[in-house]
Order: sequence, then structure tokens, then C-alpha cells
Amino acid sequence: MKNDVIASHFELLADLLEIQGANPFRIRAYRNGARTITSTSESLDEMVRSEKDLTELTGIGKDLARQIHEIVTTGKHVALEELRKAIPGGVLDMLRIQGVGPKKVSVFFNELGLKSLADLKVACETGQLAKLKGFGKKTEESILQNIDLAAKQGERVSIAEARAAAEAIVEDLRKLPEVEQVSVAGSCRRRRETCGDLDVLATCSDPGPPMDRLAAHPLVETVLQRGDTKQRVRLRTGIELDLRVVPEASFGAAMQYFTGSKEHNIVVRQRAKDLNLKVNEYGVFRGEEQIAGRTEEDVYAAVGLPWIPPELREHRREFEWADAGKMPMLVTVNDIQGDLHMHTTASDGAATIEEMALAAKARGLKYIAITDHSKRVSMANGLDAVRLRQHWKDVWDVQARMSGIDILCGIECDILEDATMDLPDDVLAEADLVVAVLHYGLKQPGVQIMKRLMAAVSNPHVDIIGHCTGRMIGRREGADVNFTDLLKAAADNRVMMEINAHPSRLDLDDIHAAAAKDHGIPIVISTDAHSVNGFEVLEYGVDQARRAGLTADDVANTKSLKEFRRLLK
DNA sequence: GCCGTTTTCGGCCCGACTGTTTTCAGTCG
Repeated sequence: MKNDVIASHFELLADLLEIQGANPFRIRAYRNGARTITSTSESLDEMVRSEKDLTELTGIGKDLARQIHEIVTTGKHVALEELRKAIPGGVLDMLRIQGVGPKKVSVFFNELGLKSLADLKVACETGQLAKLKGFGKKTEESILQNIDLAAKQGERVSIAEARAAAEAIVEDLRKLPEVEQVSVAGSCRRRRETCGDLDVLATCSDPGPPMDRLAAHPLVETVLQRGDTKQRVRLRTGIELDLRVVPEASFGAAMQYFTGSKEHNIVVRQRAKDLNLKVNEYGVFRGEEQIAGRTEEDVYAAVGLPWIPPELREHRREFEWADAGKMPMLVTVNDIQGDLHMHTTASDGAATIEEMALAAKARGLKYIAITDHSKRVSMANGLDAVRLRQHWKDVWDVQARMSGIDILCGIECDILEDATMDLPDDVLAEADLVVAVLHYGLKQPGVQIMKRLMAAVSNPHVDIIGHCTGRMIGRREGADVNFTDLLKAAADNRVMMEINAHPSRLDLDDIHAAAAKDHGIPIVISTDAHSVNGFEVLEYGVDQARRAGLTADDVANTKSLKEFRRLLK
């Protein structure tokens, strides 16, 4: 059973408890537990079966440990099932409506007996809601307006889409002479894989001009809220954006607050409290006196912390690193010297070997590996042994007439459903670099998926496991990979792990890339470029590596080709 | 429900905006 499944049990339980009006700290305990579970690389299923002590995990106490044990060993979850009996599933859907939270849902269910979004819509249309105590005409109208969007609520957009929109708005606001500073914040600044909404922060003595400017921006569909310092809008794409305007002296504090994550900020504020200080979006205060706030560095310093890179602000290991004085110097795009996964017209790429090499060179890369598909991927015109050997000759020809970049003869070789490789060993042995991947049969049971991955890892010619789960973010679940076993085997067999930089892949994800580092496994960040523009996604891969806390030294393709070759088997 | 190098009980971050209210609750991030 995947960790995410267990975590979703606790998230659902927390939602149901909220509707029941349970102790908010008990609810938070369940949510904290869920967060810990999703950010643990090790499989909880494995931990239970090997009788490890789950309460060693932060936020998992005796009761949650017992419930995890129950879920894993029996497949049941009595606490959750009891609550679900009391509250029909359709009631939970109401939580997705903007402006409707657990308290209101509780009233709808308990006082009006509404059990679904459809019930609620009828109740609004017939004016039943406005008759309730604490409700009025405006609430009714607002619900009617938002109810059809409820299905879309909670949908997240890729980091690429999020950044494109947020950065366009930032650039536009920057043009205003009144605006002093403006920046993207929130999960987009933390470079999460997906964003649920967008956050933009500006400093300006008068919030009017930036708010007016945003409201008139072509990407903006409607203004949802507008107050003295905060404006919320919905973009035409459906995603919502918050603009916060604060005075210059509060910019750092507001950036810190507005970048989050919520969990990270709770720790920062708790630490401030322990020092008899208060942190809010306006600054760090001792009593009435503001002692920091202009820059983020000041804010962190005031609570005894080094500046923490936004990518690490998830309340995972950043405070531990800060306390130990071991905040990692995160890898940057400029550190990358090589790209070890790309395609050409020989399979499904849009550019020739030469065009790809020239484009890579123009981007400052020192070496690349040409890794077209193997034959199993017939729809991508994958290569058999004969075509592949000819292709490599073509690579040599290009190399012979090109200087300033080294080109490796590689292959993206499929790991077939029966756990054999798509090309014979003698062919793989001739390659400079073999990237082994799953493309087909991703829905096979975990046991078979692992048989395939373990076969690839123990193949003497495989150098890298590429996009190891095969997921497509928001569209397709990845394979059921047991990372505890995979990473151990990769470390034992000197196989590297890829972070695929394409914004719809990004696996290894941050959690497992961090675990790979713990195993001493070199990570490669590869673009999987299918055209000369395909190299542009590199930064998304680097961002994922940064979220994993990786330094340049942890990333194999920051090294010179000579040093990189030493990492190969 | 979790947690503890002052604690095994008594805490658990903080503020903006809205709609419904005369002082605040609910929602959101």
C-alpha cells in the first residue's frame, strides 16, 4: 500500500472531523500525520511489516501508529468507516465550494438534511438557506455562483503553467512607477510540482494602483475579493491569484509569510514565540517594536535562523539543517554541465543529432548523451539493434565535425513487461550510457514492477533509471514503486537515478530524490528534450532537486565529463 | 491527537476579508 493512500485516509478523516466540529488540534494532528506520511520516502507498509516503530516519525503518536497498522494489515480503517457512516460522501463535496467550510457544511447537513451539491443548489434556489440563522441573501448568491466551479476547485496546475501566469502578472505590475518591489510568492516560489493558486506580493505606499492594474490585466477574469491590502482574482484559466500589497518596511516579512508553507511558518512563529517575539506578515515584533521585516534574511535572523531557500520551506528537514548549521548550498541551473537524456529524429525527436548538439552547446552544455527510444516504443519509432548501431555511427560523424561539446552514444532502453530489457546485452554493452525506463505496463502489480526495476538495476550495462515511476502529473498515476528496495539496490549496483526535468514528469520527486541522496546515489537531472527547445525545461528539474536539498556535488551532471565517467560502472 | 533539556498536562501561528452581525464567526492562506 502506497504512503499516499494511507495519508489520504487521515486527510479524509480530518475533513469529516471538521464537519463534526471536533477539537481543531485533534484535526490538525491528523493532518500533520498525513503530511509526515506523504513526505516519508520509506514505505509505511514495509515499516509495519518489518515491525518498525512508527512513533519515531514526527507527528505519529500511539494512536496514529495503531491506525496505520490497522490500515496496512487489515485494509480497514474503523475510525474512518464510522465517520463515513455518519456523514454521506456528497456532504464532503460541499467543502470544495469557495467560502464554504466545515461549519457551514455542518449546518447544511444537520439542519437542512442536505446530502449533495445538487441538494444544496436546490436549497439555494428555493431560498431555504437565507432563512437559516447566520445566513443571508449574499451567502446564498455566492454559493450559487460558486457551486458549479466546485468540481474544478482543488484542481492544481503544473508549475510551468503557474509560473508563466504569475511571472506575466509580476512583470506587468513592475511597470507601475508606484510599485517598489514585486515578486511571486507561495507554492510557485517554493517550486512545488503543482500549484493550487498563485500568490504575488508588491510593496507600494498606496495599494490602489497595483490592485487596479491587476484587475485590468488580460489574464484576469474576475475580482473575487478586494480589501485594503489583499485582492483575490480568478484568472481566465480558472486558477485564482492573491495579490498582497504591504509597505516597503514589511517586504521581507510579507515574503516570508506569503511564501509559506503554512507548516513551515507555524514552526517559525512558534520559535519566535519561544523568544518572546511575534512574527506576522508585517515584521518581527518585540512588544510593539518592529525589530525586523525589511528583508527575509532579517526575519529569519531575528528568530535565530539562517535564511532558508524557499524550495526547502516544507517543514521537513530545513530546521534540523538550520540548527546544525548545515543548510545545503542548493544546486543551480548554472552548475549543470551535461544533459544525459534526449531524443532526435532517429526516434520521436524533432531535431537531428547535429541540431540537438548545437542547441546544447549554445546553452553552455559541455556534454550530452543522445538517448533515443528502443524498439518496444514503436509509436515513437524506437530503434532495434541494427538501426541503433547505425545511429551511433551517425553520432560519431557529428562528433567528428563538432568541437566544444562531447556527445555520448546512449539509449533509452525499455524495461519490458516481463522484466527483460528491450535490447540484448551485447548491444547495451556498446553504449556509452544506458538509461533504463518503464513505459508500458505501468499498472502492473507492485511485485512485477519491482521485478522489472530490480532486473534493470542489476543489469551490468544499465547506468541510470530514468523517470522511474512513469507518472504524468495530474493525468496518470505512476507505477507502484517500492523505493526502499529500489534505492538500496541502485546504491549497491552503482546505478544513478534521474530527475526528469519535464514539468509533467519530475520524477524522482523531491521526497525520493532526498532519500536517494541519503543512500549516496548520484542523481542526474535530464531534460528528455525532444526538440531544440526541449532543453528549456532544465530549470524545473533543478528546482525539484533543490526541493530535495541537493547540492551540486549530489548531482552527477554538474561534474565534468571526465568526473562523470568515473561514476559509471 | 501529539508533544516535552523549565512540562506527562496544557499548550498547540497569525491576520485579512466577508457577511452577518452590533462585536463576531467563518473561511482562507
